[in-house]
Amino acid sequence: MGRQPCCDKVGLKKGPWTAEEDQKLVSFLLTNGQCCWRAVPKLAGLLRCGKSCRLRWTNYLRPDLKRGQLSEEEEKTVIDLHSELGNRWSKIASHLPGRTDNEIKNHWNTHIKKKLRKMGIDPATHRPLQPAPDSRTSGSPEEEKAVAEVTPPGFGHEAFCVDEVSMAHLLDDIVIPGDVLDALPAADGGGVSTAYSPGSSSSSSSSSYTASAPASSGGSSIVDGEWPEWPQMVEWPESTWLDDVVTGPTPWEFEDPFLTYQRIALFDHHETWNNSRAELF
DNA sequence: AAGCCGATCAACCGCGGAAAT
DNA sequence: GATTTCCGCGGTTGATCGGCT
Repeated sequence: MGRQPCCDKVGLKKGPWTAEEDQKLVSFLLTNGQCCWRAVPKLAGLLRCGKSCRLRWTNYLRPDLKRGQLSEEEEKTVIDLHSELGNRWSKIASHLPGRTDNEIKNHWNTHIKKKLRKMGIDPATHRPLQPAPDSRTSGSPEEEKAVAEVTPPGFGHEAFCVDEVSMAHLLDDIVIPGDVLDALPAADGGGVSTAYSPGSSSSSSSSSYTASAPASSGGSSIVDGEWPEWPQMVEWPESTWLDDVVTGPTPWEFEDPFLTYQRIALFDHHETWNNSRAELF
């Protein structure tokens, strides 16, 4: 024997709430407070499921709700929290007084996602969109399609073209093999820290994303769409990738075009990134 | 004016964990 | 401990609206 069902589900009204229903629910809850949602519709004289009442109250009728568009500050908070928490909308909403999880989720899906994609950032991972939506992406077909929509033609690894590097490749995402890292002159390499090596991870929030190693690993060089096994990943401190990026000529040679591509993205597009970031926030 | 299409958002659905019996 | 329901959450749907042709 368990609990009683929350409602009969027979003869219950569905769909948009009327002003009269809203008024009944509000006056009941303001008079009696929130207690047991199962009892609310009956006591308030509503032909609604308790669940529906709870949703209507928490998402629309609660007096402490803010209405209207999210401010830029709120939007920034949502993006930051989403990068840490993922799609845990209620947790995100708990950091934004007066905002509901539903509201934030809708805003994310309709506004922020687009903004980030426009900036070349994958909204699901907060990483730069992958240059080639082939074996290097593990997203759904829909996600891949979305990536393809914002990926310029010839942007893939095979059709590498430095002129078309977008600001998709942000500096916290540069992946550098250990041997290349070792070749970095000490002066130029200042500020670069090793944040990831296979089997270990740092505790910073962003590292959970930088630590996502290439899906397939094997040899030490790229073979027909396969990722090599990267010995190390490098995390660039925020101060470095926002303000102190080195813009001089690269002191090392690149044999792999994708690495070259990443390097060029690093050195040539830092300013674009800063501009886009300034536009967004 | 009518039809189409994309954007927006309120509301519903289904699931999982917690709690009651 | 097993069963059943509640509650909260995230994903999805569908009604509505505005812009465009």
